[in-house]
Amino acid sequence: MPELPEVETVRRGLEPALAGRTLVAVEARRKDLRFPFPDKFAERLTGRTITALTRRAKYLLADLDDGNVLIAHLGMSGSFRVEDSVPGGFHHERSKRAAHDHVVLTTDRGVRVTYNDPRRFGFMLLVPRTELGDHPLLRTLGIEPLGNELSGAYLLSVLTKRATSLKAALLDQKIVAGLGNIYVCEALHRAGLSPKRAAKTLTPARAKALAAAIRAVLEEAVQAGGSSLRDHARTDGELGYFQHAFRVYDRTGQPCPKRGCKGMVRRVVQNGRSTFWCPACQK
DNA sequence: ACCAGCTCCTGCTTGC
DNA sequence: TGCAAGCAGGAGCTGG
Repeated sequence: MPELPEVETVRRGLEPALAGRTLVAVEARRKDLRFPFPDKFAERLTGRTITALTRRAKYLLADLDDGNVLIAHLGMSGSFRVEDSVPGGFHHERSKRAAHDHVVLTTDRGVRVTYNDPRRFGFMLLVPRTELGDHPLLRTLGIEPLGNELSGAYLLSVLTKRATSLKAALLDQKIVAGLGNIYVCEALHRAGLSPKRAAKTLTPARAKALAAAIRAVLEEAVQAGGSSLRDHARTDGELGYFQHAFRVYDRTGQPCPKRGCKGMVRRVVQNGRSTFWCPACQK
C-alpha cells in the first residue's frame, strides 16, 4: 500500500484514536515482522501515553511519555484498522480476528487499533527520542517533499551527481523521502520527463518542473486519501481514491491523458520494478 | 561512494 | 477447474 500519501492518510486516521491516549493493553501475536519486535515490546508499551503521532517519509512515529518513540513502517502490505468499542465489547462483525493481524493496541477510551500485514515487510521499533535522528533507518533520509526544502535547485544539485536514471534516483529515499513507485511514475509524467533519462542530464528548468510535479501529485493524493489498489489505505476500511487519478501507473496500452498527446502508456522494467510512462510526451 | 540485483513474504492475476 | 509463473505500493544487504 504505502507511499507518503498513504502513510499520511494512515497517520490522520490513527491520530484521533491514539494521540493523547494511554495504551491499556498491547498484544504482539508473533515474535517478528521484518525485524524482531524489541525485547519486552508489549510490556514496554503497556501503560504508556502517546503524546504525538507524526510522520517522517514513510515512517509513522508515535512519541511516548517515557521518552521513547514507537517507529512503525508498513512495508508493502501493512495496514491499521481502528475499531470503537460498544457497551459489552467491540462490534461483533468487525472485531473478528483476521488473518495476519500481528499487533493489537487497546486504548483507555476502549478503542482498538490493529496492525495487519500479510507480507510482513513492515516493522515496529522502539527508539529513544533523543537518538531518533541518529537511527540508521532515519539518518540518511532525504528531504520531505511536502516541506519547504523541495525545489528545482535542490533536485538539480542532488540529481546531477547521480549516474543512474531519473526513475531510480527518485526512488532513492536519500534524495526525496517518501516517494515510491506510483508517485515517481506519476510525477515524471506530469513533468514531461522520461524515467529513462540519466539523472545528471537534468537542467534547471526541468528540475523546477519536476519539483512542482512531485509536490502537486503528492498533495492531490493526500487530499484524496491516498491510493487503494490491492489494499486500502484508510484506518476505517474506506478506500482512498487517488488511483482513479493515475495518468500512467498501471495503465499500459491506454492513451496518454495529456492534452494533445497522441501517445500510449507503456510499461518497462527498470531496476526490477515496473515503470509506466508515455514515450511520446516524456523526454 | 555508488549501483544493480537479490531477498524477505503472502496473495492475487494470468496463461496454459 | 488446476496449477505454475509472474507480479505487487519497500528497502536492507551483497557483491561488483
